[in-house]
Amino acid sequence: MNVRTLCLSILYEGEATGYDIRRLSVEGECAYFIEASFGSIYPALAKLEDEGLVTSRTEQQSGKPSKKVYSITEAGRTAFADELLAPLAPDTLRSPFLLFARYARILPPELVEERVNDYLQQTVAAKEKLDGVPTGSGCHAADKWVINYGRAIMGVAEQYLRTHMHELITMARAEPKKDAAE
Amino acid sequence: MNVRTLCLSILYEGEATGYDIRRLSVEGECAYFIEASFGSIYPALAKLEDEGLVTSRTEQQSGKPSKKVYSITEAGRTAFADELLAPLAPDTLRSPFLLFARYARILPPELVEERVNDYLQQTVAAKEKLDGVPTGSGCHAADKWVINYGRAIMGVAEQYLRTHMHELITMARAEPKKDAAE
DNA sequence: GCCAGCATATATCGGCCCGGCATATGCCCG
DNA sequence: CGGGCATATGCCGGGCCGATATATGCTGGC
Repeated sequence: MNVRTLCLSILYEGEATGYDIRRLSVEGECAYFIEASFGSIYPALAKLEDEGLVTSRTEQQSGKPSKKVYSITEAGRTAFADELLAPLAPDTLRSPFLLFARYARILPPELVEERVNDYLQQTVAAKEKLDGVPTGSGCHAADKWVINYGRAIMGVAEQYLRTHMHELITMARAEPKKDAAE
Repeated sequence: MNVRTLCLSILYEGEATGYDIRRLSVEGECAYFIEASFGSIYPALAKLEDEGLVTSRTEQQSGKPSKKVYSITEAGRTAFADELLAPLAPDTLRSPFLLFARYARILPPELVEERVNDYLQQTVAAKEKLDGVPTGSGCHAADKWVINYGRAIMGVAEQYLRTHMHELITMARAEPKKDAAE
């Protein structure tokens, strides 16, 4: 599930520029399970155009720099559908916070408290972003299904953090510094 | 939270070879939130040794190839503790399955059913692996906290999939092929 | 009994991807 | 009027993954 496929999936729903694709991948309704950066989106789009899976037209804009609007071709739709038929790669989660949490015993309680609070805030913010997605118009039924899955996950994450964060804070070392050398 | 830090975190708990680190990262108690491959572990260890954060000794073995056992140094412990003090990068989730799910409408129901069943199996297996972790001896209190967080998440994921998987299957197209061209 | 496959163990390489930077420009706010 | 921000494209260094190479003994199926 590479950036190439992500671009095709977004263009499958309609025209977009590279910038749009980045924005949708970071702020859009699938932002919580897949992301991509400019450094991979632009080369991916160029390659897709070479292969004839997308086409582009340059649109002049007053003031703003002119933009390159990409559209998916018939071949692109077929290629995307074919990629969905291929076996799925397993999900991957990367959580710097959970690595941090495992070492609470060698960290000052104030820091653990700050980090776990930040993490709770992020979780709540992510959940609220999903709650705020309009479930009408350009949103397919499966999109709602995926969003509700995310809501369910964020919900328990929030609940677990609220009820158990104090346990983690009490695991932090009260002594300054020394334990790290044990 | 790079491979370098992952290596330090594992060596913080005791000696290990590059192979051990790989195994612990894939099968160990933190496998569900961070992983690394040989291609990044071995270069990372070599660099850490250059910098004096770890040391190694070569251990001859009858039959098996001789192994290089790494140990963390005092400087390594300090460097690891310092890295934990730095601001945390946000969690990232990458889910090919959820991208697949969004396009149920252009996929055959049998395929959607198969994929969602596989995904449920994987979720259940991941949860059972966490349930099977021995919560005694070499396992710190914070490790249990992290594992219970994972259990809570996997639990709702399983529940959501069981109660809502049929909705997703009914969203799949009954017609063979054509909708992809719409 | 023999061979395939697997587990152990280290290491490299191509290629994907991210984050930061450069470039360009007009708008808004202080 | 100047700094920062939003729009927009694109490159580059470096990090990381997956595949592959190399070596070897054990185990299970035929």
